[in-house]
Amino acid sequence: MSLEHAILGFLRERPMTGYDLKNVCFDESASHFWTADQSQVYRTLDRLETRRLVRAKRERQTSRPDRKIYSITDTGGAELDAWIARSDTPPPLRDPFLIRLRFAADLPDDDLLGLLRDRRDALQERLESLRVRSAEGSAEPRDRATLLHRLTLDAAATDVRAEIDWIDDSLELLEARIEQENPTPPGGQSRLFSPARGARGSVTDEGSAT
Amino acid sequence: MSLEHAILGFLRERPMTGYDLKNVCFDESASHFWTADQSQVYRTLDRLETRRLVRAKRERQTSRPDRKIYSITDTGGAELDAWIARSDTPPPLRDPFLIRLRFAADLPDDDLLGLLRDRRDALQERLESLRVRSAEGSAEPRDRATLLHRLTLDAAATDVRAEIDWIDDSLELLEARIEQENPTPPGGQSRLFSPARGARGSVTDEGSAT
DNA sequence: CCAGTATATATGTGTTGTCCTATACTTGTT
DNA sequence: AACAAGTATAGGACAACACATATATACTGG
Repeated sequence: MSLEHAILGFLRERPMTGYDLKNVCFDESASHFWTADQSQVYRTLDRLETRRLVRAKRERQTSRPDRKIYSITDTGGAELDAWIARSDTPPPLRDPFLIRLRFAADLPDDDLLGLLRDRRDALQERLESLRVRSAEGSAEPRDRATLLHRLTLDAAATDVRAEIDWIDDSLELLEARIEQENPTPPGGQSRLFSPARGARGSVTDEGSAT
Repeated sequence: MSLEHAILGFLRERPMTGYDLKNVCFDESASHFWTADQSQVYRTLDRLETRRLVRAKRERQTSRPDRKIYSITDTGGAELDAWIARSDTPPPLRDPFLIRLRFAADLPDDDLLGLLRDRRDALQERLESLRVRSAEGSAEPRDRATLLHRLTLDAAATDVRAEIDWIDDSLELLEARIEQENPTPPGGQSRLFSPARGARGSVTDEGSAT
């Protein structure tokens, strides 16, 4: 299981509580390549502990609930190393958006274009936040760990950028086709498709993950 | 749920059995953006039927088990249309490979490079099969459904290509850094890292798919 | 003063997805 | 004749993930 190994990885960098794993590691540092629910983190830690891959030191606290500081064991480290060295097949692309698109033939033109533009906007935002986080790191990472961390950020950014480019191409294709299907009246009312940008607010959803 | 709507989408194109949904639709046509297990397909069909979104016509067969030919209902169609028009946030990137990479600092150089090259090879293969499927379609799709289908293929291909490019960049960075960490002995054994590169590197893009 | 946020862990429950097995007959292969 | 593969559906078991709630306290802002 991937989450197990991600946790082992973080714990090898430094011992930590489940709380920190969730709020610091997964929410801030790893969110661009793996996300995890709080309950899932704690349950996974339990499982790792019974399997002796991690060890917990209970720390008494008067004012707050006791903290359990987890650290990785030798067995855990060995398991992690073995897992890391393993090649596996890349996960298949799995995106509800593509299902929508695949079956959107009967959707009104504006809705279809809106769908694509909404997605592009969302991706643009995501790219921006990746850029910010990427800029936070040093320009020239000195240790290998930092470089690898940077590379995962690059992977995410590359991915998002590619999707944006694909959407732009798709929009062009669709706009051209729509125009040719119902040709523009001579008057110049051609703006049916291109201009609506700012006006449309069909952002059905807009939950910020986590 | 996405699978439900993918099934509704396929059933709207034509009534079908669960068997065909799995073996024709998901395995052959939709595998590049959504995959589904056989048991999952049948169970989902059951659920859709009890919710009256699809309807089954049982067809007696003497020699084989009865077929159940599912078709979409009006309610199902309405539900599908509503779902398609809904914008949602793009799914977060979720890739075990990036976990590996993130924590691979202590991996021996060769293993690390091997990991990246294995992944690139796997992606290359995937890209090839996408190209083949893309070439099967007509060059100039006439109806919108075909165009949209094509676009989903493009999305998958774009995605894979972007990942390959990212890996190539990463390999270059890592190779340079490794070289500088343990400088090449004067004898000229420097080919440890460079050689595989030129052999295949440029097959990566070359977009003459259609 | 009350609400909200942060610290910290835990559990219940439901959904989605994977793997495996069972059934049953036909056709093609070695 | 034996065995695999194709047609066709079904269900058990389980892993992974998501959503919600519970507990307990301290601090901060309106």
